[in-house]
Amino acid sequence: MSEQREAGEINPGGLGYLKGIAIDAVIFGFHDSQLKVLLIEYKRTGLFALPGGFIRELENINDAALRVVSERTGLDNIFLDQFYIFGDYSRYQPDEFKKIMSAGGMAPPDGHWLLQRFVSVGYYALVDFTRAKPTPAIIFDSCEWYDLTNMPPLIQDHTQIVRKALDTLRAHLDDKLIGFNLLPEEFTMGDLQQLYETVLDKKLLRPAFQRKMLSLGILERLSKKFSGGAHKAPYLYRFIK
Amino acid sequence: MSEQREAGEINPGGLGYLKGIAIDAVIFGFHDSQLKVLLIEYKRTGLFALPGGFIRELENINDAALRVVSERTGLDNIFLDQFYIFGDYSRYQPDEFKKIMSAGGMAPPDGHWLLQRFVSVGYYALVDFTRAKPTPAIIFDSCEWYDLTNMPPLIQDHTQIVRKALDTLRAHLDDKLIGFNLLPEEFTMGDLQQLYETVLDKKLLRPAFQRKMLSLGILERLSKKFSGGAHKAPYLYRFIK
DNA sequence: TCAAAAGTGTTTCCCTTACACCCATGA
DNA sequence: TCATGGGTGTAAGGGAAACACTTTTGA
Repeated sequence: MSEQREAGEINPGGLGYLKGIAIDAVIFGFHDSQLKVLLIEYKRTGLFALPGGFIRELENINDAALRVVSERTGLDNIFLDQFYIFGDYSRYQPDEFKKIMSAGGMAPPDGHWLLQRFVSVGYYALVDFTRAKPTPAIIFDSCEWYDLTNMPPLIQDHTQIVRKALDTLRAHLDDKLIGFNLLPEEFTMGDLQQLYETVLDKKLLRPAFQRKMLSLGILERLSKKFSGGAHKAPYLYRFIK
Repeated sequence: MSEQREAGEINPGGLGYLKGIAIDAVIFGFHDSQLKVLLIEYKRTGLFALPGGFIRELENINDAALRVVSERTGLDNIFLDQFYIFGDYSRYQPDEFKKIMSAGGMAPPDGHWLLQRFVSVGYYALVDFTRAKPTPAIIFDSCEWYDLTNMPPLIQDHTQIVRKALDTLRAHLDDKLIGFNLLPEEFTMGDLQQLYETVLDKKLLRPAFQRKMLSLGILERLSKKFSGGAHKAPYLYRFIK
């Protein structure tokens, strides 16, 4: 909910946004054999959270999610999927938000719309780490990549949201062939295998992996990549269609 | 949204319920080799819809969904799963609801909470047709089973919601082993195969199906079932754990 | 010429498919 | 004893797992 102050400042009554519904986005990236998650930090509070936002009154919620991810990464044409709606009453912890808002210079009255109960629609996005430009919503906040295995504690139930997003990613990786969205345009088979091994958290056999991927008929073989390493140069591949 | 008048009558301002969020439930049953869906009809309007409801202010949304399904079927211990949230702006068609409310004897003012934009959380439920007791929310409405292949037109985007629920059921049938929830406690292998064939809409080979199911180790073989038919009596099975 | 990593060949194994066959039941 | 559907046996086919092997690269 990185936009909460922004939305709050623009229209303190929450005008223009649907009330009671928020979007939380788990934005995955892949770099140095590590899965990364984009997190925002509310400065002066030490609180970390998933990027998020609200839905405009005339906006489709899927478009709102695209907008949120786009604003935080500077990218469009993003792979994005809804995976769960988090609606337990126990999520409702207004004190945490009061703290965030106070640190931002607002002294919200108790009935403020942002202090009401919210339901969150969880989306996960897969982006090309090399092209994403993490961008905070406002000047005092930060927006940065964190290793999935080394995240700070997050507000509310955001840690569980990340967990569930990862479960969904794992389940869909094979049968929806979405992993390519985490890689640059061109990549080696080794890159792809490392990605799979990282996401699934298990070693794969190279010959089997290569054959399986090639047999899918969705990879185009390009030129070779000479990395300078003392070994055979791997082919570069591109995802087709 | 079978409860809208109920909720509206109890508290015209929508007090006690979260605003802007509804639950729609696709309740599947299986009978006579047909997949059935539970639909409600708003009498005096000829409008059909999915059973639905709202979320109480202190209630988890998953519990609200359980409550809705429980109220319409008379069952508890129901298999229920969230599958999508429908949040396009184009869903917002207040005229249809005005008509429903007017037919129910209410003349809602334009700003009425039920005439605002709503986002729907879609759940699908799998119930034992033989035990379910379809129960309308209020006296003028009906609540009945319809063949999936022979449904009346539904309000709003409810037909697409059913479609997406069916897609989800198909995708999960094999890998989550949830089909048993559609059958009575005891069933024959033929019953189970018919269920699979109906849901997946394709013929399966009996030997392969039987071996696959038995190899899962989740079926307990009981006594034989003498149906009176002039053929070998099939075994009854029960789903274990 | 050597080590490191990429890529291919080949065998084995297992699960699914396909079909043949036997079994029990009531008319 | 016959038709009907239930259940098992068995052989063929296809894909994954495991491992051996060849190839290319820079030191």
